[in-house]
Amino acid sequence: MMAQGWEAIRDEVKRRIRVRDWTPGSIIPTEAELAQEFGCARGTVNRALIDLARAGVLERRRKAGTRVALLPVRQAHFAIPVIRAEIAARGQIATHQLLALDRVPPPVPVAARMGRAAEGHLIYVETLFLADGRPFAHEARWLNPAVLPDPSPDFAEISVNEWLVANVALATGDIAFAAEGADARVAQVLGIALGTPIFVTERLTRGAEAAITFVRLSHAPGYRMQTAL
Amino acid sequence: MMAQGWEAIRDEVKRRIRVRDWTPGSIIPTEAELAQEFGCARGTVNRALIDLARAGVLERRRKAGTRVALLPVRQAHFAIPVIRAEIAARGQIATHQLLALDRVPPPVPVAARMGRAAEGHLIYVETLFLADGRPFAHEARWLNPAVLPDPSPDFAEISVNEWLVANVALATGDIAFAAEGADARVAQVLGIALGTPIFVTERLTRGAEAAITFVRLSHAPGYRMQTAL
DNA sequence: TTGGCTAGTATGTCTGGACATAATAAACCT
DNA sequence: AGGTTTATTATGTCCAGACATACTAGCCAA
Repeated sequence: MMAQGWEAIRDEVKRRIRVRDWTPGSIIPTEAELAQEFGCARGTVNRALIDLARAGVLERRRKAGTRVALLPVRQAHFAIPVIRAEIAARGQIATHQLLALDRVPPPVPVAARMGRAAEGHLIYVETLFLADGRPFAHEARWLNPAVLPDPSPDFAEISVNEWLVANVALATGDIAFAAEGADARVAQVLGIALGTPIFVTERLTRGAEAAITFVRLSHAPGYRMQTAL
Repeated sequence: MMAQGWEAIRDEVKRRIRVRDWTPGSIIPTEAELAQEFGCARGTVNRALIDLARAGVLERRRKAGTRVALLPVRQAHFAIPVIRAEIAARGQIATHQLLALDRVPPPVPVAARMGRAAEGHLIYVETLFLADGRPFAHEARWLNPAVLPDPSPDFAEISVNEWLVANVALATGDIAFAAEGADARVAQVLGIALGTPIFVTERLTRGAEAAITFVRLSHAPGYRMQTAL
């Protein structure tokens, strides 16, 4: 009658919380009791409850038992957009222009973020992404040359992004979002007025020893980052 | 010698991917083979691989096997900020002012988002949050009166937010972020110039039948939303 | 009262086995 | 050669049992 499996148990637990059968802060039956009620093994209940705990719906502690989270830590997760895919998802055609490719001493805020990697010169790549020929986002990227192989790849041929995803696996880093006014360069490239509110994404990618790359992405006006939760 | 458990297996798999022992797109050994290599049960390997698949590092298909993700779907997950907690985390003192509390016909963009719930009047609540006495964020909230109990709670006593988290469990919804220029009201309340770039969070919460509440949060200039990935 | 010890207990994890499911590869029949 | 059925196989899930681990609570002694 009821859909079987650990997902069914998870949904049933969620339902009981939603209808306030089990209220926030209260303790719920033990895994063994639930297993008996649902007529399954404890491992199956365990799997369901672990999933809900990771989602922030339940709080579990050994011996203390499992309780409904008092303040459900509502967490959203975003798929970090790959620009080309994001444009394609809108049914538009993605193109890009390489605006600059130099070796430069990094500006102070970038150097501060990249730490040791920014002691010498960095490779600076500036790209304009277009959707159906209209400016979509401006990307400024600083790349630590130490991560490149000896005969450096020809970034006129392969895009820096593509080289990175193909050659740097599983790096860590962090990402930040902010609202800023367009500076002179961004305003010019995106074709907007100076100071126009711009959604900015900044991403720092770290390798084992040093920072690999720092990206600053300025989206065209009207951009929204959205997700379900 | 090596830390035991499914997390150790997960980390070892990650390590092999990082050092390009297993390259993106290539297939990795089957669960049975890995179980034999690590000297554990298949279930243990399964748990480790499932975790990596959820993280977007691996792609798994029945019969086809498990392969390293070609384009690691880098995903960030944010804890949706509860303003008071966010201010407290900075070591500042959180206070708030109730600026407005009315029954109003919703403005068109809000009505469009809330659908059926917005056919009549909505409860409109406007709040200014302060950190150490300085404006931190301006919240405009529209609330579907149908979700309130018959003797409506006194929102002069308990904040709308607190009433909602205590009485509406596990609702779904969606959340969006954008950069906008401060309108007259926000500029006045936050004490900034008209058109100043503002980081805006919009959140829609849906109940079983209709929308429950729509919140528009305008953060003071300089706000950054940040997370590790 | 305070501090430390001890027993009990709920969750965390693992095992070795089993069957279900989906997708591929091989065999088969036009 | 081309399309269809069948066999194979890797993952998905489940079970029953076991031990590990961390936490609570109660007891006892200083």
